[in-house]
Parts: sequence; structure tokens; C-alpha cells
Amino acid sequence: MGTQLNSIESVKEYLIDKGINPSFQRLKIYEYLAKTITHPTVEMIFTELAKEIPTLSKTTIYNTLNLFQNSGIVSGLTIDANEIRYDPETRVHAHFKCFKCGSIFDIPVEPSYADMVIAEEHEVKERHFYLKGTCKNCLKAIET
Amino acid sequence: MGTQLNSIESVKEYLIDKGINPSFQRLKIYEYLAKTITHPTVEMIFTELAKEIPTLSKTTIYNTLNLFQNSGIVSGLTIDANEIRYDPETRVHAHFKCFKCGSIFDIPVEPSYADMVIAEEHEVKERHFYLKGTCKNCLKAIET
DNA sequence: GTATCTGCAAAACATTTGCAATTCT
DNA sequence: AGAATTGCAAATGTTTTGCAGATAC
Repeated sequence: MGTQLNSIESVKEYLIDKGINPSFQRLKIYEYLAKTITHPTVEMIFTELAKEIPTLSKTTIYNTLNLFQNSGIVSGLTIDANEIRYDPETRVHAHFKCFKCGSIFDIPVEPSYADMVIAEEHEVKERHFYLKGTCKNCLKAIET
Repeated sequence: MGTQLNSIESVKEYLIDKGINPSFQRLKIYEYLAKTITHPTVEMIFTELAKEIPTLSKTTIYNTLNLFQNSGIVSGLTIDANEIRYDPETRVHAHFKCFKCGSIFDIPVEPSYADMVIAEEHEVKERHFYLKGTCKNCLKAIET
């Protein structure tokens, strides 16, 4: 998972292991996701990587992220309409989105948490927990 | 909340109580939401209500739903990108969306559930729990 | 008669699709 | 050469915005 992949070499091995042909663009996109904690949108990924890869197109980013999602190594977060954010962390955790500054924070969850929703007889494959409100940074800014 | 509002009169009282001017369109939109368990999209609301109100426009539905959300009587569910679904139920509960048929089910949660995510020092105002997978109806269909 | 509400048409975005050019082996 | 990948341009689909006409008190 994301956090241990600090070199291009280890990203390469990781993608191969997941059955994904490690093209230059795919490596760079996964590497960027793995080192970024902000759960970026396609726009953010594009803006950042286009500095290094001037020929990069958003279509490739969309293609690549869809491929990553289908391979189960990235999940798409639809915390708000009109933007998908991408997360290379596949363990169960929650997300907090701040109304004011728009930041998204990872929030740890109790280990037993995931089991507390009884899904009747449905077969559950994904669990998403989103909290929204005002983040501690913005609260601090208001106080003063 | 939604479930007790079975007459136009009680919807009217409810909207007035929430500080919302109960226009004809607003009454009809809220009434429809309250009696519908499928968490409809704007498209679905439009298709259904346009039968009764031929002059109705989607703009009015968007305006009205945004108004309802700002007044806190409806919440918008962004379970998937590219569609917002609307829910007049404001108590904490989870939603299950079926990959196959697209249906959304309400799922009850343990009373203590909502407190199990520690949001550090963030001020939490909304909690969304989304499960995805294959619903029991689709599972049954596959068996046979 | 003035505020508000409605709804058409256009704009704004994010995402997907078709397809041609490019790259890799 | 052949298969996979990339990326431009156009299409799609949802939500928002500008504004003129209708409605209500």
C-alpha cells in the first residue's frame, strides 16, 4: 500500500505484481498518489505532473485511474458531487472533509467499526465513511 | 421527518415551520421525496412530477433541493459521482448501493455507531456511511 | 407594486468515448 | 509488424447561472 512505496523501483514492482504494465505515465501517477496525502482530484494530479511531463493528457490520467480502480489498488472517493478524489490506501478508514477549506483528512476507525453496520443479506464489497464539518485548523482560525 | 408527512396539509405545515415558503412546486417536490424510498435523482423526480405538472422545469427542482438542503430538511447523497440522490430522512443511517441494479437501500445502524469514529478535533456536522456491493435481490437472481 | 419564485436557454464542469498517432517489444 | 498505450478533439451528462416572465401577498 501507498505508504511504503518511496522509490520508482518499488512502485514498478508493485504495479507488475498487480498485473499492471508499468508504463512511464502509470508509474508517475501512482507514485504521485502514494506520496500525496490530500486525496487529489484529476485536476490536481494533472496540474502537478504536467510540470514534469508536458505532453501528459487528462485522458491518460482518467484511463490510468480507472485501471487502478479496476485492479483494486486505488479507490475513488465521491465525498462531494462533481469531483472524484483518489486514495491509494485500501485499508478501512474514514474521511473528513472541511466545508471551509475543502481539505480532506484521513480518520482512523475502531477495528470493530466496519462490522457494526448490519447489511442484512446484501453482499458488501466496499465501505465508505465520510464526515463533514469544520476542520481543527479552520476552527482555530475562527477563534482568533 | 418524511415518514409522517402523508398529506399535502402536513407537508405545508412542515415547510412553514422550517421557514420555507410553501409554493406549489416545493410542496409537490417535498411530498414526492417523503413518500419515495428510492432516494431519487433530479432526473427521477422530474420524470415523475412532470406528469402532474407539465410546466415544471429541472431548474426549479435544483433550486428547491438546494433550498431544502440549506434548511437542513433534506440531505444530498453523493454515493457515486455524476448523480446526487436526495433523502428526506435526517436521522443517522447508512446506505447500501447495489452495483448490479443500482438500487439504494437504507440500512439501520447501531445507536452507538455514530460515535465510533473519533474525528480528532474537527467539528463534525454530517456523517455519511455508504456500503456498496450486490443486493440480496440480485444475489437471489444469480443463484437460479 | 414590490418581493419572490419559476423556468428557459446558455454556460460551466467533470468524465467518457472515438480514433489516430505513438511507443514498445 | 502487432499489440498496447497515449492523447487530442468531440460528445455526454449533470448542475449552475443569467435573466425575463409569471405569481403571490
